Amino acid sequence: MFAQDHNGLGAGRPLGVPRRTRYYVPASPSGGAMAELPDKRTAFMDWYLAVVDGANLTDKRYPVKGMNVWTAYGFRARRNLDTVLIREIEATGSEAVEFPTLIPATEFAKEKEHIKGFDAQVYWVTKGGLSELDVPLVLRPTSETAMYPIFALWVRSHRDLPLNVYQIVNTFRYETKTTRPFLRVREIHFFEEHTCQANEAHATARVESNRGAFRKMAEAFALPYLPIRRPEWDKFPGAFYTVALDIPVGEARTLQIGSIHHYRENFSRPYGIQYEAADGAQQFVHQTTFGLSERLLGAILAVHGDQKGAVFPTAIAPYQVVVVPIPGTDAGDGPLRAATEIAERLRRHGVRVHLDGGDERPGAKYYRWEMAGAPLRLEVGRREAESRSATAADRLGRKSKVSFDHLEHEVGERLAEFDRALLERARSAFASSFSVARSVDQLVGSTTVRVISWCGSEECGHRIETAIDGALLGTPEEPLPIPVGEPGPCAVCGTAESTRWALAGRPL
RNA sequence: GGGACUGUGGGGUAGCUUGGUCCAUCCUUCGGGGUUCGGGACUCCGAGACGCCAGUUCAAAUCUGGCCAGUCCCA
Repeated sequence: MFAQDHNGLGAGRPLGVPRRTRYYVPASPSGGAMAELPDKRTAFMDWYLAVVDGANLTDKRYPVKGMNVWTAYGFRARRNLDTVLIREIEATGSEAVEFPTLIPATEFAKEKEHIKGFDAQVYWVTKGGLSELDVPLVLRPTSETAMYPIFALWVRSHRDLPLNVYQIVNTFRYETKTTRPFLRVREIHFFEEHTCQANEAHATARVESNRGAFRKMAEAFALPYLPIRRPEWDKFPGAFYTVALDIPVGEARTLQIGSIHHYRENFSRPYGIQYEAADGAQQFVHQTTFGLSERLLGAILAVHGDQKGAVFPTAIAPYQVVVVPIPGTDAGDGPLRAATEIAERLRRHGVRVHLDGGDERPGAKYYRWEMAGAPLRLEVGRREAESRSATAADRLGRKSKVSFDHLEHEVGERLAEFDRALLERARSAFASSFSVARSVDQLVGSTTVRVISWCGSEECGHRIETAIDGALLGTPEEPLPIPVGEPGPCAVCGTAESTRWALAGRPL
């Protein structure tokens, strides 16, 4: 499994990497990397699927709809994503826990709204071996109903509060619509924080804290987004209110990449989660949740990718730096030696680096790693080996030299600069993804997410949804990326009272 | 839930209308050899498929029925 070396030079296992390149670098199972990508703008979904395939992030051939295999390369990306989530949520005082996958039907049924929202899409376990189960079990679609009976035991006194815990587990939803890798799957790699707070104000504060944590996560992903308060009819089943984290993708399409919910006492009452307050009174806790998934990975691909393939921010990139030696007949073993040296030094420095010593031609490797989204490529040929400086090419196409003498420092700078430029590019695309609609007519055929003045009534909301053939996403919780001024009268009914800006788009 | 369409090597396809010329075409992929290596190399050898079951027929990738899987549209 492990290489002595790639080319009969050197000794040992320079990077501890498998010898057979294709097991872990993005050689698409379908050979998709060779094909021209569909146009991202006009054929977004075709493009997206081709990129996922070309970068070899999952293997879609698993014989269950909506359940894909994480490849070694894709798993690295996922793990890096999780690392960011864990770092930021734990910074806000949350502890990792893990609850079981199966939930008794009796517990699942306790909160009416919640059930109604989920029972059409749960998987049931009805048999144990050969016998029918007395109480059927639900494969968790989310974990409220698994956790809350236990929270009721954990929370006794105000001294037990707040209870802030999260878990990263797989959840299951029987999707009937077309499934798509990362964006809509039936086995979801799910991050969920659940908290219990002493009162509504503390729960509201926890929602704010989650928003702060997500701001930092999104920074690591170089993802501009907008927190949006969902309308009543579109909030999470059982929630008091829902703040969704949305991004625009493609033309007028939107993607919910996360959500934060305030439950008030909606779950603590049916599940009996109460505590004795300092004054001796029994109180129900106020709860919050914060959910994210591998959709984030899909969002990163959707937002940053281009006509050459995936583009990963350095925090997520399976390999931040790829070193490509350029052999050549007259070059001897100099290039490979030099490439090995710098790869090893970067690895020791904590950089995720891959030495691509395969016997493809250098050009083929460039295309492959561009498709795979590696932020920085270091080329080492005879010239570089002799001058002890590598040619650096970042995934945005910028080339420079890095000297071996200051390798770690200069590579660090290039990576940081890459993230900055990536964020800037994403921000400018983000800003141009919104525009104001002055009337319902202006929603039709929109190529951007629409900002529209709304009175807040459900009736007007549905009129807006019909016009855009999509959803009223809700009201933004942060300033919009475009200047909009004050909202005018409701674009539907014309009332001037208590109007606010709302966003309308077509969820992917 | 209703309707339409589609299933051919690991991936993408040709062949299907009009059954035989198909032990199935081409590209890619995969294994091996040689020459190569500064932006997708070339060459030689080799491997790999008709979704499943039944039927019609001298003969089925091709026609019929059922099943399974998938895609799209409507509710």
